Amino acid sequence: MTGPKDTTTPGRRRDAQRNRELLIEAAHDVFTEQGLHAPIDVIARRAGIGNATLYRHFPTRAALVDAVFRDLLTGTMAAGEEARAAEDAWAGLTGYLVTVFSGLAADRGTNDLMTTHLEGVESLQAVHAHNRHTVELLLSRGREQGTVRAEVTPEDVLFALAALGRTVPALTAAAGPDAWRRPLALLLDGLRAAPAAAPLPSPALTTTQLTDALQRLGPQH
Amino acid sequence: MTGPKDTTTPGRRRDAQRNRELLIEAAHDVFTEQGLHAPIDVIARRAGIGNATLYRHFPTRAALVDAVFRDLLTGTMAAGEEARAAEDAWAGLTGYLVTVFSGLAADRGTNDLMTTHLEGVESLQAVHAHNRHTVELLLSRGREQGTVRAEVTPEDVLFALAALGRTVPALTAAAGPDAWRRPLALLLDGLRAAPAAAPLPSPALTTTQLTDALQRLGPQH
Amino acid sequence: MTGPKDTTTPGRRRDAQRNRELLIEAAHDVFTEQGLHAPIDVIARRAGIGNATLYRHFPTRAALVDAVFRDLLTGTMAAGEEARAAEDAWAGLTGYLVTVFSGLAADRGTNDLMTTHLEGVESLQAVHAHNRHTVELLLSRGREQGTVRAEVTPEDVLFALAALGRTVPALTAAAGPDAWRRPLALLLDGLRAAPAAAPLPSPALTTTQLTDALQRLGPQH
Amino acid sequence: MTGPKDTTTPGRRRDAQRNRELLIEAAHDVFTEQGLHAPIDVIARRAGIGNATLYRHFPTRAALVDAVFRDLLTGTMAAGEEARAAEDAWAGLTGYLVTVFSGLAADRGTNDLMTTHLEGVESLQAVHAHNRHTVELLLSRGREQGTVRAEVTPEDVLFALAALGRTVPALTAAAGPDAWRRPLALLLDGLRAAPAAAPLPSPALTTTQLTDALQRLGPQH
DNA sequence: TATGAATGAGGCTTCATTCAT
DNA sequence: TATGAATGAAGCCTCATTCAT
Repeated sequence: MTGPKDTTTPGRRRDAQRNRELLIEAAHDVFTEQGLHAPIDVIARRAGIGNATLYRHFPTRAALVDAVFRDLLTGTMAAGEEARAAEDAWAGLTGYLVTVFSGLAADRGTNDLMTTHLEGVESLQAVHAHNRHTVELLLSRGREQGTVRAEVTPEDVLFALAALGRTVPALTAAAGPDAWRRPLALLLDGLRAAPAAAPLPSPALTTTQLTDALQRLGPQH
Repeated sequence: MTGPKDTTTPGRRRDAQRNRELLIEAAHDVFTEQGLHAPIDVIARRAGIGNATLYRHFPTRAALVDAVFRDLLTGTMAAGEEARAAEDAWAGLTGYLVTVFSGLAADRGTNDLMTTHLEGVESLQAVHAHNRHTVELLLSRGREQGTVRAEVTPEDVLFALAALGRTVPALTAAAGPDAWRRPLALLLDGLRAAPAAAPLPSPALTTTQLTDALQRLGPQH
Repeated sequence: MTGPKDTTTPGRRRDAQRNRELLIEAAHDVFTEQGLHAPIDVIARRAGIGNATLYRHFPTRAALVDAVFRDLLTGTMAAGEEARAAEDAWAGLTGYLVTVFSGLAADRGTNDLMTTHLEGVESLQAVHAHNRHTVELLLSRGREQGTVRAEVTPEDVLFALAALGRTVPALTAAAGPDAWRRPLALLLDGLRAAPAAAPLPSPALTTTQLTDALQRLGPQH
Repeated sequence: MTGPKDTTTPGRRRDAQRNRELLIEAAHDVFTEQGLHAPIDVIARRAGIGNATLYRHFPTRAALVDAVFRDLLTGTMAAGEEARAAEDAWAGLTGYLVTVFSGLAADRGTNDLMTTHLEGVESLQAVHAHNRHTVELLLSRGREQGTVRAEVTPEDVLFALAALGRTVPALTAAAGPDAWRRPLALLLDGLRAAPAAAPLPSPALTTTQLTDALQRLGPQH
C-alpha cells in the first residue's frame, strides 16, 4: 500500500474524477486548437460526455478555462522567477519574453489567455500580476544598468507583448515555429537604450508568408 | 439613342445601380462600426433592401467588402504616393504610418481590412501591394540615408504594423484616440539605425488602461 | 375587381401574410391555453412553421403578444367607452367589470395581459391607461352620486381586479363559466357607500370546487 | 436497552435523521425565498447533501413540502384556535386574517402553500380543513351577531383570501410591508352586514406602485 | 442504503444561405 | 431579375430524474 487515498475514495468519486480529467483534456485540446471561444458543446462532445455534465463540473466557461490552464500558467510564473534572478536585467527580460512567446506560439488557448483579460478566470489574475512584476522589476533594473530606455514603462512592454503575441499563432502557421523571434527582437530593440548590436534572429518573412500570416489572422472578434 | 446602352431594361439598369450604391453605403457604415464580420442581414436592412438582392449584387461577403473599400483604399494609396515623395525617407515612413494608423483607429472595417488578407477581396490586393511598395521604397531609401536599420525588411514592417494595428480599436477605446501613437513610436524606434532621439508621444498607459485594453481585445476569432 | 390590393401584392407577400396569420392564430391558441409564458417553439410548431420564421415576424415575445392581442384589447376599450357614458356610475362600473371579467375568464392570455404589466407590449399601455381612466371617471362620478365609498381610489379597484382576475381561469375551470360573478360581486360590495342590496349572483362554491380551484392555481411563477 | 430500537444500523438511523432535518431546514429556507417551485438541487446543495439522498427521503416534491410545512402550519392553526375563542366573531375573523396575511407576506413558501392545493401534500389537508373550520365558525357566529352578511360562505372567504393572498409578495415588494392591509380591509368590508365604519388602513397605492406591483406579479405559472 | 454524477430533453436566440414568386 | 421569406443548424443554458457504486 503506497497511499491511503485510493482505497478510501468512495462511490462514484473515481469515475467523476475520470470525467473531470477527460473534460479538461478535451478542453485543453479544443482550446489549443480553436482558442478560448470554442463552443462548449464541442468540448463536451470531444470528451464523449454530455454537455450538462460539463456544466456540472464547470458552471462557467471561465471555470473550465481556469481548470485547464491553472497548471500551465504556473510554468510561466516559474520562468518569471528565474528571469528576475538574472544578473543582466536585459538578458533576463529577453529570455523571459522568449519563454513566454514560445508558449504563445504553441497554443491558441494560452495565447488568448495571456493576451487578454478574461473576466472570472481566477488563476489568470495571479499570472498577469506576476508577469507585470517581473517585467517591472527587470525594466527598472535594466534602466539602472543602462540597457533600457528611460521612458519605457511596464505597460508599454506588456501591451506590445499582447499585440505581437496574438499574432504568433498565425505567424508560426505561416512561417514556421520560430518566426516570432524576429518581430520580437525588433520590438525589444525599440526598448533598448543602446543601439541594437545583435543581428535579427530568424529569417525575414517572404511576401507570401506575410500574406499567409495575415490571412490567418482573420477579422477580429 | 439617348438612354444608356441597354434599352431592354429601361429603368432597371439605373435602379440596380442605385441599389448597389445603397448597399455599399450601408455596408460601409456597418463595417465601420462593427467590423467585417457584421451580419449580412443588418447591412441589407440598413440599406432598406432585401438580403437576397444583396446576395445577387455581391454573392460573397468578400465581393461586398471589395466593393465597399475599393474607393476608400485609394485614399490610403494616395497617402502612400505622397510619402514616397518625401525627401527624408524616415520622415516619410513615419508620416505614412501615422496616417495609416489614424485610419485604423477610426474604422473597424478598414482595420480588419488592412490587418488581414481576406480571401477573395480583389481590390485589397492592390492596396496591399501599393502599401508594400511604399514601405519598401521608403525603407530602402532610408537605409541609404542611414536612418533605417540595414536588416529590416518591408515584411518586418508590414507585419508589425498589422500586429499593432489590430489592437488599435481596443486601445483607443481604453485610453483615448491618440493612445496608439506611443506604441507605434516604440515600434518605429526598433527600426531605426540611430538611437531614438525623440521622447515618446502620448502618455504611458496606466495599469488600469492596460487591463481595460486587453479585456477589450477579447479572444481571437 | 373590388379592390386593387389583391392584384398588386407582389411576390411572396401573400404567403408571408398567410404565415403571419398562422403564427398569430397559433399564438392566440397557445396563449389562450397556456398563458403568455408558453414556449415560443410550441407556438411555431403549432403553426407548422420554423421557429426562426417566427422570430423573423416577431423578434420578441412582446411583439408577438402585441400582435395577437391588439385587436382583442380594443374590444375592452370599447366596453370602457360605453361604460363611461352610463347615467348611473355604479351601474356603469359594475357592467364594465363584468365585461372585463368575461374576457379574463375565457382566455389565459388576455388574463395574463390584463393582470400584469408586460414590458414592451405597446398596445397594452393603451389598454391599461384607458382602463384606468374609465375606472377613475366612474369612481369619481359614483362618489358624487353617493354610491361609491369616499376613500376608494382607482388603484384600489385596479389592484383588486388584478388579484381576483388572475384566479378567474382556475375558478371557471373548477366551478363553471359564471363562477367569477360571485367573488366579483363581493369585491364590489366592499367598494359601495351604501350597504349592498342585491343578493350575490352565482351559487356559492362547494368545498370541493374550492379545493379544485385552488389546486388549479398552482405555485406562482 | 440503552440504544434506539433498531440495533442493526447503529449510527445510521441517527445519521439519516440528521440528514432529514438538514434537508427540511434547507428546503424551508429555499422555499421561503423562492417559493415551492425552487429547483430540487438548490435545496440539496444548501443542505450540503446529495440530491439523490433528498429523493430517497422525499420521493416527490410534495413529500418534501409536506415535511417542511407540517410543523410551521401548526402555528397557523394555533392562531385559528385563538380566533375561534373570540367574543366578537367579526373581530376574531379580522384578526385571524391579518395574522394569516402577515405570514403570506413574509414567506413565499407559505404563500404558495396556503393559496393553492398541492396534490399530495398531506399535512396541507389538515391546515386547510382547520382554516375552513375557523372561518366557518366565525362566519356563522358573526351572522348570528349580525356583523356578517347572511349569504357569505366560508368558501367565499377562503377563495377571496387565496386570490388576494397570492398577490401579497408582489404588493409588499412594490409598496411596503403593510400594503396588503388596505386591500384586505376592502375585502372584509364586502363581507360585513353593516356599512364599514373604519377608514381604510395603509395609504392608497400610487399609480407607479400599482404598475410595479402588477409587473411583479408576472405571467401565471 | 446513501450518494455524487450523468444526462436527455427542453427552452432561447442568431445567422448564413436557399427558396419560391 | 429582384425580392422577402423560410429555415436548418448551431450555440447557449437549466433542471428533473435516473444511474451506478
